[in-house]
Amino acid sequence: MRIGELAAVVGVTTRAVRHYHHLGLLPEPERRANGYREYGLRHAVVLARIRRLTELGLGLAEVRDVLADDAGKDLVEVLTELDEDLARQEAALRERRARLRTLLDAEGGMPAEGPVSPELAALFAGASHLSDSPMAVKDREIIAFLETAMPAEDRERMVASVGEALGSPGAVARAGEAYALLDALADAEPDDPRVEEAAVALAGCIPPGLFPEAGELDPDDGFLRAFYDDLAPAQAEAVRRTLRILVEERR
Amino acid sequence: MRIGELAAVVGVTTRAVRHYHHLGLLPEPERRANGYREYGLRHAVVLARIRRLTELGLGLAEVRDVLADDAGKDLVEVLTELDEDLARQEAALRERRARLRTLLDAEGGMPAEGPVSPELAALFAGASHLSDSPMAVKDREIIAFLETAMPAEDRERMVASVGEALGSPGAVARAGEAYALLDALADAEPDDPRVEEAAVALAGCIPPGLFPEAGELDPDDGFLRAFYDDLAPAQAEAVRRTLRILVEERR
DNA sequence: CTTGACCCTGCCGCAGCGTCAACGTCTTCA
DNA sequence: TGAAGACGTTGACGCTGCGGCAGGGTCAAG
Repeated sequence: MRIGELAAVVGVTTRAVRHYHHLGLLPEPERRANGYREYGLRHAVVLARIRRLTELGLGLAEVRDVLADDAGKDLVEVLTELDEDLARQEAALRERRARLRTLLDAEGGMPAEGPVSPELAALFAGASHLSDSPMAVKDREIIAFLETAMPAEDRERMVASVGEALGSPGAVARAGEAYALLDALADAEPDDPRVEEAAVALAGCIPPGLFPEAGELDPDDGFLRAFYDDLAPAQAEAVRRTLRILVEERR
Repeated sequence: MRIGELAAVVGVTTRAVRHYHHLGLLPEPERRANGYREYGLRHAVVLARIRRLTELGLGLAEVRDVLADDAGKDLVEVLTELDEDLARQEAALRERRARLRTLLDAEGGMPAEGPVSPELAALFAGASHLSDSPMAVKDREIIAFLETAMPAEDRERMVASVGEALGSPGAVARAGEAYALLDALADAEPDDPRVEEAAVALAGCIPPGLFPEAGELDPDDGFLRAFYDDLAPAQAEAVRRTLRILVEERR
């Protein structure tokens, strides 16, 4: 057989066959006078084995190992490992599909908001009575960001807190007022008297259950500075004071 | 923020961040006088989105598309496609795991035989009374090879036929005799009178149900030549005659 | 002044081939 | 007989999503 026949018979490409030669998986056959490779059944058998193993999901290096020690003992080992690996992959896939479905279900409500975690997306989508002021939008962005940034073990509790707050008409109304006060500071100076007012209002929106780690936070932390940079000076000052209030409260 | 902080906050590596810059996924921020990149919250938000999308399984090119048209419409499309893709992957994974398990269950019996298709492995493993003569081993190799080489739609029927044959003591005995006759030809000349005898015996082992496409086979086909090369001349001649007998019978 | 922890750019490497390129060879048909 | 077209040869680059290294510069603390 020449390489094309061999490849066709086993159902791979000639390129793959040559690749296996290159990696030493498949022994190079004799050449004809013209340089063409001349294959025999032995090669077809080995090639078929390679293909079967790769179809199972083994890497070519593992295939080489298995083919090398013809004591098939290693094979069981490798296959068991592989099965565990596939199990992990399957679980991960299921996870992702679940998240995807949640996201798709909730997607209609907030196309401009971009992809948020499925849980938050559902929450925000369900609460259509939210304010649309600039600060409100930014706050949702920040919440979404915090939720990806924070350690996984705090996430669930945090999402639950947000859900609670959104479920309470009083809390939503208080938040709306705080957003309005902050929006009004867009062009103000940092020493504007309304800064303190806005800070108090904002602090009042954040119940102890939400954001309990505020107590351990340094209001001049590096990451927070990045956050302040994103706001007008007076707004940043208000948020800074809010955090100071929270730190005091929770110490 | 500098790149390390940004990366830590979102939970990626600095290398990944630079990679996203390189691909144009994440806009390059301003530089400080010393050349360091200086990030703001905007970057953290975008980076977090990128991460979320990639965790869902989108490729970086798709992420770029989604981030580009901020009409979130494309997103739903992409995600739906993605879900279908993931579904396919999940099915494929399950397939592979099933094959793997069958293979692992049947593995104890035939370590030296190497990896065969799960079904055949189970069959061969279950029939411990098979001959171990050289020709018998080669025949099992060939059956295994044919099973990978043949089109998928014939495979099931073929495996079933082999199973039937192995289940019939008479058939197994006849095969054992045929193997013995062929083994005896290892050093014979192609015009040895025993060649015809062996060919008849071998043809008798192959019932019409097994290998029905023998009728359409050209005994001097390229692939078969490779098979003959693997046998002693007299053995090859016997197999050739066997095929001729089958072709006659089934025409 | 040194040490250590950052930052910079840029390039190679990974799996498993696909896909040219630039060429030789064999068969076949007019 | 010559040209086309289907094969074969080696070699090298392309793809994904970064990791890791080389070979520097920058900055704060001891």
